[in-house]
Amino acid sequence: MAKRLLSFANPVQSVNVSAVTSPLVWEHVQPAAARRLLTGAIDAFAERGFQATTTRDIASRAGMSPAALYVHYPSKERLLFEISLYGHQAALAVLQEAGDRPSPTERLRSMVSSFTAWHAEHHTIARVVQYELAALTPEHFAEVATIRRAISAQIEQVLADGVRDGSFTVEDLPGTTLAVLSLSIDVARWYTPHRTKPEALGSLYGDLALRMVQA
Amino acid sequence: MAKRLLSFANPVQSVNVSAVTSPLVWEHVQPAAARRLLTGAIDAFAERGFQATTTRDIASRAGMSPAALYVHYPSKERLLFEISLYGHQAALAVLQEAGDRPSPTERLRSMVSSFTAWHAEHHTIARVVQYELAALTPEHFAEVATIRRAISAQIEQVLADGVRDGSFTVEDLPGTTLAVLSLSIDVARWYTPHRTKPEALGSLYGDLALRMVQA
DNA sequence: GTCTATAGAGGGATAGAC
DNA sequence: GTCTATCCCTCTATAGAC
Repeated sequence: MAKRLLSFANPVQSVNVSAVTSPLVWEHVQPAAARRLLTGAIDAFAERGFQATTTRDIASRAGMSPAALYVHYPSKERLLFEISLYGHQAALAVLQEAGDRPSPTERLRSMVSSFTAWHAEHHTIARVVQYELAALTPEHFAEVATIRRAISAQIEQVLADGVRDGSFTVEDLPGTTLAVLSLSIDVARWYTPHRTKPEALGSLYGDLALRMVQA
Repeated sequence: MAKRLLSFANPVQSVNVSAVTSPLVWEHVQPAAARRLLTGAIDAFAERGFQATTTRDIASRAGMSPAALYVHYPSKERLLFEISLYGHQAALAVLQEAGDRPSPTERLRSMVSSFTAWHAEHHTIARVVQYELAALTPEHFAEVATIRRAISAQIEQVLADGVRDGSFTVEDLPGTTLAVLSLSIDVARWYTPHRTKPEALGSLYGDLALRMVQA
């Protein structure tokens, strides 16, 4: 019997972060010790959630004592905020780059495809971005909420453009915007690297989004 | 300026459980004190997550001292398990009842519509069901995972039936199954009662699912 | 900038009275 | 079956040496 794929049907209880967050993407975080703490925190938060993660766990993933953490970050919450802020910014940037197409049809396909692939490729960061908002301070939350509004506006705009030029048939614009976003966002909940390649998933979801607007 | 609706764009940091979980649905939980603890725990877990919820919080929502909790439940995790198990059973039952239609097209519409409306109507329980799996013991997790496989199988089956009789055009059956499930499940993440009625949301999502399979 | 040691607070669960 | 009191543990964060 073939090994069953992980999915909604066969969920993992704690996310398998066998592919530990690559430090290469985070070269702008200096010094290296701060970067090791950050990537360790991403993996830990994605695996267990913010509340269940201890500073000891983060520090030990970075090969340090718990106290060393506080040289680089003033609190556990601050570590979460820096991950969440950077993650939100990266997700918005992906959407904006993909939105550089003339026709609404190709623009929507490209945006959903890239946004979905990003959630799969960076599923650890994406989990923190999408599911750990409640652990942020009100001030930090307000800051990422601004970026979330910009992300939502990107999708709503391309749908509105498509409706206006007759490419799309959409009866409920805000509702359909949320549904399209849900498709990509929920990937962060269930995705594991062993299932599908991010690009293939993005391609499928791009097609599905076009069907949803009857392109 | 109109009050902005809550959504992905305007997320709430902690879920507004202004409509506290109705005790009416839980009459089978006896005695009443056990039921008050259970509904209090649902609200607390949905609002803050399992890890951030204290037994003192649950007990005080039920109007009791922390110690009284242990007369009715042996641990905080056991409370989570009973909520999660009942919630999974209820979600599966909704799907099965809605699947009582001859044609794949009407069956898929009905299933997605009901499953979505359930996630909206019971968004507090649904949040616990969908987002607190990691806090279950391995044994308890295995038990709810069985139900999750049955839920997934229900959707996959109706899609397969529609493909076979020519009603649907689906290129990637497991991928599309996951996408359809994602649509409904993600509702538990963002839904608040002030936005849309569960039935209206279900109706929209039923239509969107049919478009996704090109019915 | 990293360590060991620990302060200070809070949480899960239990003891024992009523 | 509920209470008050509390044990015992773990956690975040700090102190101070090197």
